[in-house]
Amino acid sequence: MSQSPWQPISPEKPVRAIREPLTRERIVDAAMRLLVEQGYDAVSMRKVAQVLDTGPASLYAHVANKKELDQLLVDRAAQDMNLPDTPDPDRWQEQLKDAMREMLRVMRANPGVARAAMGQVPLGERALLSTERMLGILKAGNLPDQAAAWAVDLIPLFVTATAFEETVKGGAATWTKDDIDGFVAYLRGFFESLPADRFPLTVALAGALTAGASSDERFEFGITVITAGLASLADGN
Amino acid sequence: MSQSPWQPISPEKPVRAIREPLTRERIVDAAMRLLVEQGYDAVSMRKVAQVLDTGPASLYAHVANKKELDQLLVDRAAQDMNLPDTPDPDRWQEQLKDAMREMLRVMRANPGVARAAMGQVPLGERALLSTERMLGILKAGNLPDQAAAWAVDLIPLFVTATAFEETVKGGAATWTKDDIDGFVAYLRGFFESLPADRFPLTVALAGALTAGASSDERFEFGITVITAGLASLADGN
DNA sequence: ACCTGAACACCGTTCAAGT
DNA sequence: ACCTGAACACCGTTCAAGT
Repeated sequence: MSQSPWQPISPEKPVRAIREPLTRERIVDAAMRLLVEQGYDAVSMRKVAQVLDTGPASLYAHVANKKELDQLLVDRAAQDMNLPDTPDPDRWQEQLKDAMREMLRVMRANPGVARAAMGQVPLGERALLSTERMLGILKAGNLPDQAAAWAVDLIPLFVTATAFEETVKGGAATWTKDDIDGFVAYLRGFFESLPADRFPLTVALAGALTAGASSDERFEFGITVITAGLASLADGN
Repeated sequence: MSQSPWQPISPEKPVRAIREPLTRERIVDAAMRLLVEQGYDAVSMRKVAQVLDTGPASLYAHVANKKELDQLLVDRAAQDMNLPDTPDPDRWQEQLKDAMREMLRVMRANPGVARAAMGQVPLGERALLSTERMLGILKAGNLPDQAAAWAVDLIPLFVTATAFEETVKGGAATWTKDDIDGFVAYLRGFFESLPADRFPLTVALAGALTAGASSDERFEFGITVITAGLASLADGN
């Protein structure tokens, strides 16, 4: 069944036009681009497939389902996280706070990752490395094993929820500082206008309740509370 | 243009069969039933409409959109929350912990509410009352105004994220204790099998990392850390 | 082995038309 | 004023058929 010998070599195949084969990596690349540029809701199997110039069904040869794709995206983002690998017992609290700030920074740089991370145990290699580093800091702080273990659950929970809230409020579009200020002013007015007999504290604290929305003060408050709370659990305290 | 007098009174109108008019309340009732029985993903405008024996478009006369319906659901759940209205300076920390336990209880009793609550400012009347009560406890603990205000942001963030994680892991179906134990055993084995040179702490703490999944120990840890952290910010501390 | 088209069973929202 | 059917522009996933 060999071909006839005078069959001409096919001339100048349009090599560049041949489709690169799909791979897990190309799929995650495309999904990540969508995630960063258009937010979590833009990452659908269909849109990812479209970016790769194919149909949604083709993705399922490389990725089990949407949830697995979400996990891959979270792990891809974890790659960018730069956590200290030399814990210092003398300044573990500052290191822990820096680690939380770094987590938030990465989640902000990749809007949508927070939503993808919510409610999944991060088992990717990069994510596990972050956990390992965090455990190092906590053990440097003399936390008991069990406290350190639960803390590496609590900390990402807090940071992820913070980042998720931010992106939900923004949606895909990004609010300008003026938009936020406008909303804050509205909210403050709303609190102040509540019946003072039933909501005395809400009315009195209207200013405080709406403060720090456009800065990191709220987040800083959170990491201060958590760090102080953890420190109170350290051995020999 | 009056009707002719001998027009007979329409005999025995099938009164019971006349459709009750749609109202906000009926819509929320139906949505709440779906939410509790089938989880957050079952609450679609279409399914709610179907339960009410109409089409999805009919709902939009009473509810602005899906997001507003979510807010209404959260407020309906807040109704069930029983928070102390007489703050006691001597045991404010215990009251605060009880309040968090109560919040989690209600969210567990209404699976899906946590997902609906994520990332929205709770502005319903019932939800605002919970905030007011929480502020009362925190002020009884001598927290500065700003700390109390940010704390009533941090606390629901933590409780909601905890409840959300639980329901995500379960999905609509509920895991049995055996299912959880099986998953925990798998996870523990996974951590123990990691390369000990790169993940020494993760391997060593595999047991601690997977402990307390089927009980409230993790949540109790979280409320202990947050309460202790807040206490450290109290005036005259 | 990998990829594809087409289908299945869904979404939220809008709008002209009816009562 | 309220409700409706039908449409628009989407989802995730499956599966038989192709290469």
